[in-house]
Amino acid sequence: MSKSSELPIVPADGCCAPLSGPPLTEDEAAELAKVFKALSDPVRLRLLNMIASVPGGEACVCDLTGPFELTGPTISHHLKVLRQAGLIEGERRGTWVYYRAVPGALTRLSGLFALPSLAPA
Amino acid sequence: MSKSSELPIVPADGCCAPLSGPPLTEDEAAELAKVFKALSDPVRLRLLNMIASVPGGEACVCDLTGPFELTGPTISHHLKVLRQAGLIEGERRGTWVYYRAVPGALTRLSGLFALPSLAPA
DNA sequence: TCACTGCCTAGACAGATGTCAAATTAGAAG
DNA sequence: CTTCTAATTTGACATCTGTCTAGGCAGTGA
Repeated sequence: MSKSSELPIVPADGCCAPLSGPPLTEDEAAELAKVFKALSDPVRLRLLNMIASVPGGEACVCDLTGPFELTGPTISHHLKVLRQAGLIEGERRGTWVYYRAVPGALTRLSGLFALPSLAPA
Repeated sequence: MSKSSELPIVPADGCCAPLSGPPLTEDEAAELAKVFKALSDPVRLRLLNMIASVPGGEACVCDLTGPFELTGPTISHHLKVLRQAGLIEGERRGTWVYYRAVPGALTRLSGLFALPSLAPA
């Protein structure tokens, strides 16, 4: 779980070049697109929402499968996509696997939609 | 252009149920997913970025085709997707068609990524 | 009217994506 | 060791998506 090959993604450190701001390079656009692609499925959005809104900050996979009329493998697939996008991370404890949101990932995305007129050049 | 059938999308007025906040309904998730799907392509991200960052706020399609190694119809297709997602709107003036970003759409998305700990309940 | 240009639509096609059933791995408990 | 449960991986399948070529519509200007 959480192999080192799953991290790239979210604009990275510097981040915060808003969409309305300076021109996006081809590479930046490609990387950003991966994150939005991960968010472009209703099931994944609800999964992320469930994980991010759980009181303790952690959700067990066993609790994430029930609310959907989908098989286990399908949920597992969606969780993997979110994980590979750097939006969530998972940890196995005993029999169960728990996921939590990567806080930096969400806040970084927030900056993308700022308007140039509201942000000091 | 800009037929009335192209608007739905972005969470709408109330908006601002952050991803980390209250549970997303199935319908909300589906509608949000459409917007993210529109943003999930590198070409569309760069198109939106180009349109949103142009000084006058408007970009001519004729200026959007050059930077890509893609045919006109393909650019046209991507612009249509962005338009149907409510992110941009287009207007024909004489020979040329101009697109501009829908400002409310971008700012609305910004609120989705707020963290619960940072937002007053 | 005719020709030319800018943009869009229609149709086709390869490749990506969401889903499931079956098989596999990891840990818990007899 | 064996068995049971939780979660993932694999492989297959139908559908969706990005791209192109060909063709159509709108506006300009001779």
